[in-house]
Amino acid sequence: MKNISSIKPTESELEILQILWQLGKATVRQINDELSKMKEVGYTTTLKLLQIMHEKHIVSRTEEGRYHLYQAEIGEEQTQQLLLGKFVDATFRGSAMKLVMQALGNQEVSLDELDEIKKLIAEKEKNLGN
Amino acid sequence: MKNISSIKPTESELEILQILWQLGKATVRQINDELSKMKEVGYTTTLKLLQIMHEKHIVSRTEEGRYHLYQAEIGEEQTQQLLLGKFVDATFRGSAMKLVMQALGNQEVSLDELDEIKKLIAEKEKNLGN
DNA sequence: TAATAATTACGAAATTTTTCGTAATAAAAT
DNA sequence: ATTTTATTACGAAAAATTTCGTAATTATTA
Repeated sequence: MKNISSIKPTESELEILQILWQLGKATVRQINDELSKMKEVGYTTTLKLLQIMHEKHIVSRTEEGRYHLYQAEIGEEQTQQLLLGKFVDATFRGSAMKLVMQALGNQEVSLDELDEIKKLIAEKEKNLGN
Repeated sequence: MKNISSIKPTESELEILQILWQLGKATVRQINDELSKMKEVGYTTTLKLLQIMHEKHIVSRTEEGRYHLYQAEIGEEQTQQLLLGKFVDATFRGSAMKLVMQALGNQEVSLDELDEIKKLIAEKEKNLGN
């Protein structure tokens, strides 16, 4: 993956990336099995997707005897960061603030997690308000 | 818009929605002008998009003399909320917490905004920790 | 070794999204 | 009234995404 900022996995590709980020390396069969837990999907469909992702250099592949082992070529955090930025722009007109407010207001967040967020905010304030 | 949870505007549709949320009612010409500030786009392209969105009941339309006035049929907050949920699922495997952390950590957020978030957290804690 | 099973390669169909050309219509201007 | 201009309708091409059928290849096993 050369041009990091040009990452734009499709939804299906992102599903596969999620699996790869969790499994590390995996065969088409393994990936397809995981995918099948979520939705009906043919083996060759998954295979094709992986081949396309390989072309795009989103995943790498090593031959292990008869199998191909696939592996994510782009990092989870890195990708999330990038997609987050685009999402904020597209959906919240660039206001990360609004997104955070809505996420805190309406999505499931626990007390412990709120504590963590408070810590992060304290950090941020220290840096911003030097 | 009947089935609210089936909302899934495409990226281009979302761009138009953003404009409509800001303008209220607008003609194709106005919308296309706004759109043109961001990217090159033909008048008929915008028109077609609006017609498709009209079919999908994402926007409504009233004839005003010779013109058609288009208007968003789905609310901004409502739509953001829905897209946010899907985005959290797809990109952060359902963890709104992780998303908030990343947004706070890496997106642009001001001191004032952090204050607002702190208030929101205090509110949340009151509710959660009754 | 022949038959069976599993994997990858290839190609293409089906669907969705994006874009635009052209025609029809209505208004405005000369 | 005729020409010019602006708008909408229609259709379809182009591009991207998703899905799958079939063939080729390799391994297993009977």
